[in-house]
Amino acid sequence: MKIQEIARLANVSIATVSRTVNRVATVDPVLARRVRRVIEKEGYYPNTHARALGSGRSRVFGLMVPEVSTPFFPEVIQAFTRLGVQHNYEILLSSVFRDRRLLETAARQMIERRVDGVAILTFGEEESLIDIFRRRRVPVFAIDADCAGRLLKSVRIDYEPGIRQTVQHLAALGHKRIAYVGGTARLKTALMRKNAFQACMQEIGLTVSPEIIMEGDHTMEAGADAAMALSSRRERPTAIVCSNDLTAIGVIRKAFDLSLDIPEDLSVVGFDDIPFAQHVIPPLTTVQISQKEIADAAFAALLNAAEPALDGDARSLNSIPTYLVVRASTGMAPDRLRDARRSPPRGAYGQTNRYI
Amino acid sequence: MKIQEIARLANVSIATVSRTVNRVATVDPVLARRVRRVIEKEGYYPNTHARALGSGRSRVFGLMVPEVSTPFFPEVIQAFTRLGVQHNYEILLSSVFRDRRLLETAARQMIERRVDGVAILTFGEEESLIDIFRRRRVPVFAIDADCAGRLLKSVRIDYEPGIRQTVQHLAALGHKRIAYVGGTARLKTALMRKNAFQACMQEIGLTVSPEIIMEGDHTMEAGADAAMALSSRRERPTAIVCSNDLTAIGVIRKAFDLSLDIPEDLSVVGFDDIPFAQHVIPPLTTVQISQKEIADAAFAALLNAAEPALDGDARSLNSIPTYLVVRASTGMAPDRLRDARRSPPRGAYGQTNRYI
DNA sequence: CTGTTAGCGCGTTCAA
DNA sequence: TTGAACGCGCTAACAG
Repeated sequence: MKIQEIARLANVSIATVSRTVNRVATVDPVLARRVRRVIEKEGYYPNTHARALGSGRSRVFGLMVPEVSTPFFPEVIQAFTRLGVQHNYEILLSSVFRDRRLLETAARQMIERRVDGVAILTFGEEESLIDIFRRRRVPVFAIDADCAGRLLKSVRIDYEPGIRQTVQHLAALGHKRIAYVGGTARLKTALMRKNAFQACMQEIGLTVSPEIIMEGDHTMEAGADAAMALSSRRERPTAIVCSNDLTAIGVIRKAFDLSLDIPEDLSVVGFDDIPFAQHVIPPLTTVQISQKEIADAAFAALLNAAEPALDGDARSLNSIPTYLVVRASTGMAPDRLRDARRSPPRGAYGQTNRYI
Repeated sequence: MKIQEIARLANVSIATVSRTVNRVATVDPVLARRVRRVIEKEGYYPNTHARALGSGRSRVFGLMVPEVSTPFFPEVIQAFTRLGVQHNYEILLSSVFRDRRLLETAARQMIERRVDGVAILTFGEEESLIDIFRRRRVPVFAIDADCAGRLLKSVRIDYEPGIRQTVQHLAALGHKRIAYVGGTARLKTALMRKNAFQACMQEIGLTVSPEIIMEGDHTMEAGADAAMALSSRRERPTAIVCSNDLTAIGVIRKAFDLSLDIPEDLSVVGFDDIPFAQHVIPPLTTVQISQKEIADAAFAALLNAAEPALDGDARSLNSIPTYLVVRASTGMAPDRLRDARRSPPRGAYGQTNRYI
């Protein structure tokens, strides 16, 4: 079933059918209705490839993530895809990670598909990709990209608010020795989180001894290892801030093995707020980055690039904030707790999240 | 940069360029090398849409899942996509769930893109979708589909082995009162799991009182609710088998709140083996369905339909088995435990999984 | 083995 | 407002 048949059956030209399908306003309503009738009746599905070829626009956006199965990314994909449906764009998904060859294959795929834009959310290795696309004049969206031009849109993620809230939340609970378990220093975002942590500690006059700043790799194993190491420090920290949730969960698990009670003996804070964070025992206090806001920003940027007519580059925010979500893995520092009348009943975790 | 330019620069016809790109064997190696040189130098990326239009094949497979952010599906997507890369297919992803309109939009998108096949992994609402695609002669893969024809490939998931292992594992540990928390009866797969459970219990002469067969909805909340309800039964069950992992995790959490020790007071078994299952405290004993095997089966079926030449429909298995993975959420029944010399040390969970 | 040519199905001029 | 005709970039016959 092609456009020709519809035209013949509706007694109009293919141009009219095309206009009807594309909702061009200047089509005679009577003809339009007749055409739509036939389309409905015959079950006509316009061929996307022919459309793309004729119009020069594919109505496909690329989305590159490091791994679809790492928590956090599925949410982004979901939100991004949903926006795609709303605006009639398809999403070409690629998961690229570390492997330079796969990475280029993915980029090639996007370009051969003539995507109208690409969102690169790989958090760390986008540099070389951006170049490839720039050469082909494909609009790109990337997190925390250094420069921005007509073809490269970006937003900063503002780690400080969430981390400041974290540090001050812990300080208010009486914690002084606060450890930090970061990600690998190769990752720009991991570095930014760590710097923000150190800055926020200094702001309120807390010192951060280097011996309780650990470098992990954002896995649960790394969290467990770090917890083990930290537990044998002369002056054991009373709180551990982690640069992602998996690390924090690893810390919690190891603490359990070491018979440390959380939060009575040790407070733990994560980062990302993956869906599982609220179901860990105890529910994890963590810094939230809205996956939805990231997806929104990315999609809006690409849409703007693809259809500049719409609203002339307006309403593009340029930084995404972070927030602390207080759950049950943080509590008063042990010494302060001893002074308190009695400890809160175990297992009485509230269902709702508190934001400060 | 189009094929014409490459042809001109390499001093050959566009047909030769096309053949070179498509690795047709009969091209003079000298010419081929010359062409490849130019392609490389000019950075030529063949236009996928034009290719699809000319050849009548899109090299795109559709993949429909209920929700990308539910654990289990990301793994399937990952595996499926990886196979796509290997065989030079792109994946058009759609998450469809409950909403009839979105569902049809998704199907329309697939058809308009002229996908060479669709894998429908929605576990429950594929019926109407299958029809739409059959009409358009699009090959479809679906789990547990009733009939199969040339256009509809399918595999059964064999729930019984895993559930039989579960039941016998628990029986061997001395459990007699074994409860079951299933999913909604609307879901065919949930029903199949429940039936398998009841059959396997009867096999070994254990009775299943209806009052400890609960119906949930595959969420953590449902698990918690069921655990609460079961804990107040006159004769409390000593083990709970759940029809998915989230439910099991909900049970565990509620048990924690109720100060029930797992596995000393209560054994819990899940289903699916989502990645998080091994990181729950205690690590969850669960029935595993290999996400990879599902993805493999789906992809192989679609590939066979799209390129029948390859190996003539061979090596297509028609059932995917399930296995019990024993971790730390199951243990001896309480009465038997009392007889034992001493309980195993808390927190000494092994890192490796045991399969029976 | 190579080149010529006719579509693939639709968007988009340009006249009418 | 409508229609005829051309072109998008490539594949696939077929002829050489």
